[in-house]
Amino acid sequence: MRADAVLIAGPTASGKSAAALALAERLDGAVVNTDSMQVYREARVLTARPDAAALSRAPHYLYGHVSVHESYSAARYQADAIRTLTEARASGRTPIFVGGTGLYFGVLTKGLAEMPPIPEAIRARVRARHRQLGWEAFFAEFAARDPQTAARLRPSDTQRVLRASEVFETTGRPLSQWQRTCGPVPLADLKLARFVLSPPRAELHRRIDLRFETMLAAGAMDEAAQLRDIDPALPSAKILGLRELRLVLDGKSELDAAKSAAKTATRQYAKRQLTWFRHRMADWVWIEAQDSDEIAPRIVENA
RNA sequence: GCCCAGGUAGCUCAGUCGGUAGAGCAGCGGACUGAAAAUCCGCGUGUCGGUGGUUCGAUUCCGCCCCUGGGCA
Repeated sequence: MRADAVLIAGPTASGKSAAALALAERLDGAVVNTDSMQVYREARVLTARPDAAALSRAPHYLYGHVSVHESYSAARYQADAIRTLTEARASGRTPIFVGGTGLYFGVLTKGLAEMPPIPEAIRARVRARHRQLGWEAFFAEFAARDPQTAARLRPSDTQRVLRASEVFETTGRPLSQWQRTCGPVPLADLKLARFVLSPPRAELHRRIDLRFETMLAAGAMDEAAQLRDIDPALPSAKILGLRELRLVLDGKSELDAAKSAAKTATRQYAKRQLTWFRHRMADWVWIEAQDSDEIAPRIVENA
């Protein structure tokens, strides 16, 4: 094992957590979350966060350290990752970054533009304006103010248009200009061993279905009930399966319908993840194996 | 057994007054630098139940058969 850090990416339900844990035990490593939803404390079951048994087997970082009522972000992840990396390395453990959020892996290996945070007031104002005008008129207004960034965006891409607009309103400079800058790269100058887990598609679908059933058996419905008061605008409200289970709790959907809707949403998410990985992680080591006993040794031999 | 309705994409269905067919969902492909489990873009994948007949040509019209649902017995 020569790498300073191991990175394991994979679509949801590909078995990455188990693989990371097995690897951490062999290497005396520390598992570091690279998933945007497993950071939320009150959503352990629905985000498939490692349970107490797993946590006792190896140190874990950045899991459940944020409340669902806060809004986490790539920028916060960057700061958290830098701090964690220092801590893990000081303890002599090899950090094993594992998760499914492509953007966060990008933050680790390529950094993020350096720009000021958006004040909540501006954010709220921009969003209210967007609701008021509708996306087409909002985009037209934005494009008049920041044509440079607008040229790279689709009017219907609400999330990016809002972000670009917030940045322009806050800083008076186009987002596209900010994006030419680059802040600290957490994993710069480290020897990395990088892996993408990718079970065959049919197998992945089977695992996704099975895992949602497991979540239900583990109390996903109760958890959804606890999470009822989440502000729907917060990122944590987008946890897969949450919306579907809430419909059941509200008597607006049958359990069977909710199950299949949640599974479908999860398959679609896995597909988007794979698209990212295929194109942005083409030079990582791809592992098509399916269970952790098979995966961990392959990672060790390649790291 | 008889009567009626239906059998078209993986699913739910539309359609073709005869020129081999199209929607939604699913699925597949793609983009993506600060809420990314988000957001957005693209792509029909088909023995039109089977078999004969009429026709230059049948998924479409006719006969028979099979299957499904409802009704009558």
